[in-house]
Amino acid sequence: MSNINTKLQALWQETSETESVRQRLYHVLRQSIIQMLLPPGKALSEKEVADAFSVSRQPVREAFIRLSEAGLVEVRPQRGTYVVKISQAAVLEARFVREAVEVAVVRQATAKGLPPEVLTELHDLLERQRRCIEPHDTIRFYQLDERFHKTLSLGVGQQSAWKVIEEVRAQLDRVRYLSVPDTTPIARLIDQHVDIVAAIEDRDIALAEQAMRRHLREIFVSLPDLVQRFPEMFDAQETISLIEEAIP
Amino acid sequence: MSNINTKLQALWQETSETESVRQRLYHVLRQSIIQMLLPPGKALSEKEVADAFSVSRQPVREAFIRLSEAGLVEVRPQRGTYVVKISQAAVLEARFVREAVEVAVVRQATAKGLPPEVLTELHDLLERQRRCIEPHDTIRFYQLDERFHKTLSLGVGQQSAWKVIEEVRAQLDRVRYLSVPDTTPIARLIDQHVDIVAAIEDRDIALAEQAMRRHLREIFVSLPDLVQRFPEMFDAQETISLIEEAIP
DNA sequence: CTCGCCATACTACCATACTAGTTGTATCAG
DNA sequence: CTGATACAACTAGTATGGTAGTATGGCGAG
Repeated sequence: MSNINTKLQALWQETSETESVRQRLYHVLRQSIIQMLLPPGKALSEKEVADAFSVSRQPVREAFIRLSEAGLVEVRPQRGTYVVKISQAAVLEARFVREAVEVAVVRQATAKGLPPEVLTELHDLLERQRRCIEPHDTIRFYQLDERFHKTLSLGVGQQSAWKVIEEVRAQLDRVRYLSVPDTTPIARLIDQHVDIVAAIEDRDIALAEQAMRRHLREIFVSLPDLVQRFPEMFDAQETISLIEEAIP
Repeated sequence: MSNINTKLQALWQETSETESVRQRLYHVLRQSIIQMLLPPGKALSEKEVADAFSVSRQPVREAFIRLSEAGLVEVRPQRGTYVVKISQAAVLEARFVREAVEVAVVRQATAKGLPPEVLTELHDLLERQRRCIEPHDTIRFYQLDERFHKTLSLGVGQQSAWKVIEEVRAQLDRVRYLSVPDTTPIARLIDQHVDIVAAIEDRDIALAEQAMRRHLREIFVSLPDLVQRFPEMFDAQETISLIEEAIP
């Protein structure tokens, strides 16, 4: 049996010892929640986590606070801390913010142009993403996808924008990891990446914006299906009609 | 002499006792930094603040961590915690994110329409803002301005968007409070608010978007002037040319 | 058998204690 | 007088203790 704690321990070992215990815990727990190692609804506890990693409760507590600000756990005073269920509303709101910011980024990239080394890196990332198609390595693709979008944002010098995107991505990625190792349409997503880069290089703002919007609306397709298949992962008492409301 | 600590104490008393000590401290310190009661560069210290409010170091520490995530202080381990100087780059990046999100909000508001009670509240806020012109009550206007934008975001059901806006606003508001009680063009800003609401009611997406963008680019006008007048408030070694770079 | 109460065992929050690292200063050697 | 060095006085980071509130299970009364 593959114990959950074992996997968490592995992630813990991967973190850098130069970071503070608080930051290391935050990263480990964040990753674990996003990748569904810690399923929605699971109760955590300062003491329990502290014991598991042989640290004191205080840095654990601080990591919990940070996670609650990211909307990944809910701290109920004197009751406990729980991994929040996936909320369709939260997912759609996160998607909304992400589209807003990433469209602005790609508009700026197209209007002002990107430095050649950034374009080179984007093309490099596209090539490496293509190599994920055949073995259907979804996890690896997700990592490269994140780097693709990060490169774009930092390429136009918008670090705060990337921070925001990274923050809201947590909500969205949790949904993506639900569908692993299913038939994520890697090839289609790469095509969309290619379209974005091509539009930037062609200096076609409207096209670049359109390509980015289309790319970021893929989740509208998969979300209803996932709600059906994994109802226990989602916040109950939410109606499905939210999605139609959200599509512009 | 009006002691700084006295003002902080007053803010402290205003906070609700139902909140946790950590949250109360966070709000007080955040407000104090934004309103320049705690000037850029000032050294804070967990112990010092803890003693001032008669609480222990722990919640102070947690408030500091939160402030550092908001980009308002810098925690240097084993050295100290400092109110960060205003960075032109950070201001421009915050403005970029804000424009991206608020434009998306106003587009959605125009496309989907706003509930009548929201429109009513917007008009009410406009009226109350007008009453700030004659006494030139800039502080009061800023509060109503914040409520105006908050009402818009929540009016289209985008709470996450508002959270992001609120977060980046901290950087921008600190600049605004530099110019208080100067000749902030309250009347012009209200006119821009009126334009936004009018465009939403006319269901003119392009116009609404344009009005919002113009509104949020006002800071381009005031920033260079403030850098000149208050150089000690700003991060040194930053060139002024950043602004031209940022204007689309 | 059912309902209400109470003891118990949790929880997170805050306070306090201790550790480890940085900085400025005073002292002493050259 | 100048330089290096040791020490004192800070800092934040982590660990541990105490408190108040909440959930729960069992027991007794009806």
